Amino acid sequence: MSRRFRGESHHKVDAKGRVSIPASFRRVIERADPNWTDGLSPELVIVYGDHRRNYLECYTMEAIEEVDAKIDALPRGSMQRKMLQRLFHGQSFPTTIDETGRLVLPAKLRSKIDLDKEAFFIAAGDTFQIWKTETYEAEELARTEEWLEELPDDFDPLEFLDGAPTTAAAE
Amino acid sequence: MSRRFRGESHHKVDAKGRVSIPASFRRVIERADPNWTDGLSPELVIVYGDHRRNYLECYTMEAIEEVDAKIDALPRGSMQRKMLQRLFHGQSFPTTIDETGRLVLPAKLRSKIDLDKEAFFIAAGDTFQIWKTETYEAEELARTEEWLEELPDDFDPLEFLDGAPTTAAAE
DNA sequence: TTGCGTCCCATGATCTCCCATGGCATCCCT
DNA sequence: AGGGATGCCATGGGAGATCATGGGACGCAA
Repeated sequence: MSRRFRGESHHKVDAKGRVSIPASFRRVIERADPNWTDGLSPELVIVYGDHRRNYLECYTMEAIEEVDAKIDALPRGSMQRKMLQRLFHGQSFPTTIDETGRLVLPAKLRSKIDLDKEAFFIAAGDTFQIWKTETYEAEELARTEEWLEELPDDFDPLEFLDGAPTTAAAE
Repeated sequence: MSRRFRGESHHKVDAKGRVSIPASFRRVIERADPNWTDGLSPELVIVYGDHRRNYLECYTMEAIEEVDAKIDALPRGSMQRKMLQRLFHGQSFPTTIDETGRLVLPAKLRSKIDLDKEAFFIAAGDTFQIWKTETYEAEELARTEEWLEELPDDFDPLEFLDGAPTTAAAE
């Protein structure tokens, strides 16, 4: 089975900040958590970023460890390292998925992306994102549309597939 | 179950210099203290450095022992060794976390970073930092903003992860 | 005796944990 | 093919634990 997330869906957020994780995402999170065995609560890390970011990015343990390793490899004291530490170590929140398949978004995270009743989940390779439904529709979809319109009418995004300056693919 | 700190938060500092440590940080500190067992007060070391540093860097026992070992490996009498000894042995303060999860910052440390009402905690790999909230926002964030502005508009700091050979690398 | 640091106790707010339900597939038995 | 039985999934609720914070009392030192 896959190590990547796939799909999108909507879920209720209750007053306590609990949200169901799409069931298929759970399988991926479990497999990508080195400490996980059947019965345990799988872990993951939510990176929320600074004020400019209005969604939550969720990393599996494997994915976040890969990021940590890259950060460790940067020179101590460099600005890059500091920035990335702030983002991935500071502006992040480690958590687990409970037995009923939910995770709890603390008040701070909810208010950061202005989440109240409904959350939108969308896969993004080896991470997935959580949006306030309205934000996603209003901002993200609009932005994509806009960008697509600048391209020729007959343009097919598939063309990108072969043009990408590939970064070392890790599997 | 991580050995790394993750997250950031604000905490009140009372007139006695007491501050709550973020609960998740406590778990890491406990685990990284070889002498700790349930019920005991976990130990840690606060490195405050010289007058140029305006925040406190907190080390777990494990982390500080690692540093000590590296210092011991340097040639006796070398300038490097002397400097590091001064910083890590001299300009540091060993302490413990009390049963309610707080640590007490002595007046000397508070005044060094000009801390009064509120402290900002931020994770940085296997250590975490304590800032005066205003200092962090005014200095650290401002510096980052400034630095980011020199980069192309559409630049994503994530590109650093792959070791982008940017020109303005080390500081 | 005026700070400063330590210890004990207290409280509201937020989290966790445990338990519960209805819906929708799937599987199997007859 | 009907009709449970089974199991996962999405969601809800309550009670107790943990967290952040505040205050009083006491001792020590300058």
